[in-house]
Amino acid sequence: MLKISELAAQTGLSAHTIRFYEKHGLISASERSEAGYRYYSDADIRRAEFVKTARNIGFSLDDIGQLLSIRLDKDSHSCQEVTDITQHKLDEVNGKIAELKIMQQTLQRLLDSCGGGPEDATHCSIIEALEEGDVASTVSARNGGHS
Amino acid sequence: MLKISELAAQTGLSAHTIRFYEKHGLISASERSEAGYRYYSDADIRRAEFVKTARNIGFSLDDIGQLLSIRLDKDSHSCQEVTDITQHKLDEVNGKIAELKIMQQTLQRLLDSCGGGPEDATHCSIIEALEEGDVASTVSARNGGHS
DNA sequence: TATAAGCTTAGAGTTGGCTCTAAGGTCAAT
DNA sequence: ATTGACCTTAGAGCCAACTCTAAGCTTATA
Repeated sequence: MLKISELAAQTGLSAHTIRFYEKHGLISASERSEAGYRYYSDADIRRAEFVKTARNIGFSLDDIGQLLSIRLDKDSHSCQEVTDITQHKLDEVNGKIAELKIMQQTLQRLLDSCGGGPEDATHCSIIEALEEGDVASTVSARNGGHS
Repeated sequence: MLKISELAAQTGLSAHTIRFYEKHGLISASERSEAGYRYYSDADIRRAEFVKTARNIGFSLDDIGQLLSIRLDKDSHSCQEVTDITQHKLDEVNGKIAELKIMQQTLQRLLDSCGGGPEDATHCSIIEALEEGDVASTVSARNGGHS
């Protein structure tokens, strides 16, 4: 049985974050001392590490919630539910990469067009491009936003 | 002279967003009617379009503030200041792309390992990988976070 | 026994960029 | 003169995932 700070040390999550995850149903302490101190069992620890791993990969807390409930009752969930969550996340990641690549290209093009020397910005081609608005490929962004 | 809704129509920004940008010093109306209505001159419109263009590329509002002050007084700013801002943004974008590519690879590897069929999740290799924690390449993320 | 480290809670604050609301004033058209 | 569309403001709310604070209790060590 670990205390919260010990679980924090093991998982690399902060005690604050562990409590935060508990509030969101991701992690819980299967026991409490009389004084209310959280005590984490081996199963709790494994769950916390699952959460940490999933978080590292980039799953949202919401995704992780779903993955955890599948993990808790594997028999009544299909493999496909898991791949759906994963595929959905992959799509999201691919979408973001695509957006960022457009930004990358635009920024690189701007930099290529401009020496960046110590001369004043009167004829700076970057400023000019921004003024002309001719920076081409605007981010298509189905979600409208820049992360 | 355009009213705010007209500027909104021209730029594709909402009137709310234009006021928000004004509050943050990016856009302003060089005139106001007696009743306080904003009226935008040609110069104001060009400035608003500059902001919109820079925003589309992915510059933060803070970056745009800097770019605008360079634009306002080109003589006393060097070209290099502009490339510095641009390069910094490019570095940031490249960093995010690198993070996302790691996620992408991990997610793809997970998907490849799992058929995703209708069978139950008892032996789901994705869940197993998350339980083992052996998902390899954790995002290095200098900033610690996923966008 | 006293002190410090560690635990508890509810709830507020952070980030960035909006987005919206409420309550009211203005203006153009009928 | 009245309707309805538009404008004004300050300020609240939203998103995700933390991060921190305050005030108070507990536990381990000296």
